[in-house]
Order: sequence, then structure tokens, then C-alpha cells
Amino acid sequence: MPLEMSPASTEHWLEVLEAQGYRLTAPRRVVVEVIAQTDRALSPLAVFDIARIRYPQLGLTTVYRTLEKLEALGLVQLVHQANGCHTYIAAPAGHQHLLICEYCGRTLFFGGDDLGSLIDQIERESGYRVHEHLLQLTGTCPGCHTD
Amino acid sequence: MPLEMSPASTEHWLEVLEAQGYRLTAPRRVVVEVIAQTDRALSPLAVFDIARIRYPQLGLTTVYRTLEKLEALGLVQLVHQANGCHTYIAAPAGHQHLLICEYCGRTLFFGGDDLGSLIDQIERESGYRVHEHLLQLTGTCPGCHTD
DNA sequence: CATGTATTGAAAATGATTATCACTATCACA
DNA sequence: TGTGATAGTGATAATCATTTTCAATACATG
Ligand SMILES: [Mn+2]
Ligand SMILES: [Mn+2]
Ligand SMILES: [Zn+2]
Ligand SMILES: [Zn+2]
Repeated sequence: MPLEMSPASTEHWLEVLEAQGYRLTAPRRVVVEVIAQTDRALSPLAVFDIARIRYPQLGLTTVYRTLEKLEALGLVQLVHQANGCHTYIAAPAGHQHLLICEYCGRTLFFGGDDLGSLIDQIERESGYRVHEHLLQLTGTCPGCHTD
Repeated sequence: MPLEMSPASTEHWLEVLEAQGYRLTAPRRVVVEVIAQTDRALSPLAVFDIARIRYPQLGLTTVYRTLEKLEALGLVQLVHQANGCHTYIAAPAGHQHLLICEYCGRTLFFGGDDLGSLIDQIERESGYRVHEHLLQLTGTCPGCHTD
């Protein structure tokens, strides 16, 4: 079943970073706060612009570097955009897929397991082994369609 | 069920381009040939390099412009790469999804209808209307795994 | 405090894609 | 068959996102 975005995982993310041996610096904290507390996919530049309000010295380079670490740790996940540029969004626990409202940007996750039987079938018929998959749905959320 | 790549749709593609009012010029022909006859996803630059062998005056700009038209007509489809850059591959008739071998690049298509029941379920549970979806599977083809 | 290491951000470099523009090829039709 | 209108081309320049470099700073540890 689809999941709502969970709020404010900031503290948890900082713990994970610390457990990895990373220092909890001011610029990292602010980047983590922004992306952990937003329920929309954000480009690195958008993260930068928001984070800079609280921490004006912040560099865009640090935003890229922090997002890279968070993605490697599975705390954020990449969202593919038609134009080629990628955005990032806070990821729920485990591998999940996205359903994005094309009007308001509201985002819902649903479990990767829902794909299991489809993938099993494709493996049987093709002889391939499936290791990874990318699935993103786009549409309109309940608030953005009236019919 | 998964489909093998169909060969040499070159003539058909040229007809479609012509039917759209586009002229069948030498540079367009060579770009169409390259992408229509390859069963792997190619970057614009890769298309350029291959096409240039037959038509050295070709400009990279024209490759981008031709791929853009072919994609708009549904003749090629975009393949998302982890690094952000996109590649293109000849698309079978109708909306299809990709299964790509991570070792040899061999590519299989499977139909969008296979996703129908999953999408129905997600629509019911979420209240969203799903308009588009992006699905790509990655794994190993029969020739690239021995077990 | 002293020292080694991680982190930072400005600036430059890179790489992909797109926009410009002068030129050419092709088409419609007189 | 000319001829003007239009589509198409490719070299070049511009743009945009991302990565690299590097000197300076912050932090941890003894
Ligand atoms: Mn992508
Ligand atoms: Mn589909
Ligand atoms: Zn919405
Ligand atoms: Zn293979």
C-alpha cells in the first residue's frame, strides 16, 4: 500500500552520517534538514537556495557532496526528470518507488515488492536475471483532480 | 511477453518522417539508419561517431535534432542512465519497457500492459490518477550468467 | 597547544546540450 | 526552367549542470 511521506528524519540521518565517520558540520546539518523535511523532490540548486537562507556561507559544492553521501546511504533517492537533470527526495526505509503529482508535486511511495510477480514472470520468459529496477509513476493527486 | 528487437525499421521511419512533412535529407537518413539498426541504447555522441563513418560532414547538432524528432514520434525511446545522461534506443510499436543486460547491453522489451494491475491497485489505494510511468529493469541476459 | 586529517567553498574546468546564424538544399509555382 | 520562400545544416558560441582543484579552515586527538 502507498505510504505518506514521514516527517523530520533529520536526527536519524545525522546519526547515520556520524556512524559512518562523517563529521556533523554546520553545512551538512543544514543540507540534511532541508532535504529531510521536504516532501517534494528537489534539485541540488533548489536545496542550495533553501539551505542558504539559514546558512548563507553554504557552497553549492557542499550540497552536491552531501546529497551524494545521503544517496549512497539510502537516505535520499534520485528522481529522474524528463529533461535529464535529476532531483532528490527523502527515501523511506527500504527500496521504494515513487508516484508524483504532476501539478503540485506531492509525492507518494509504494513498495518495491509490488513489482515482484511482474519481475518473476519476466525472468521466466526471458531468461534474464533482474538485479535492479527503476519505476516512477506520474499523475494527479486527489487534490489536483476534481472528477 | 518479452520481445526481441525487430531489425531494420529504417524504411518505415523514413516514411513516418516524410508523412510528418519532414524532408528526407542525407544527414537524417544516416542518423535514422544508425539508430534503427542498433539493438543497444546509444548516446547522441555514439550515434554521431557511428554515423560519421558513412557521412563525415554530419554535425552533432543534427544528431540531437533528429533524435528529438524520432522520440516525439515514438520511434525511439529514451533510456535513463544513472549518471544523468540519456541514451536512445529504437522503440517497438506502442509503449514498451526495457530490460537491459548490464554486461553486454543486450536489450529486451516488454509490454506496458503488464503493469496494468499494479497501477490499478495503486490508483485505488492512493486516490491518484496515474498518467505516465517510467520502468526500466537491469540485470544479466542468458548469455552473461552461467549459473 | 601541536599536528594530522576532514571539510569547506571559491574558482576554474569539464561535459552535455542548446541557441545562433550564415549558408545550402529543396520545394512550390510562375 | 528560374525564383523566391522555407526547411535544414553544421560550425561556432553560449548555456547549464556537475565535477575538480586548491588554498584556507575547522576539527579531533594526543
Ligand atoms: Mn534520468
Ligand atoms: Mn508502460
Ligand atoms: Zn497534486
Ligand atoms: Zn548480456
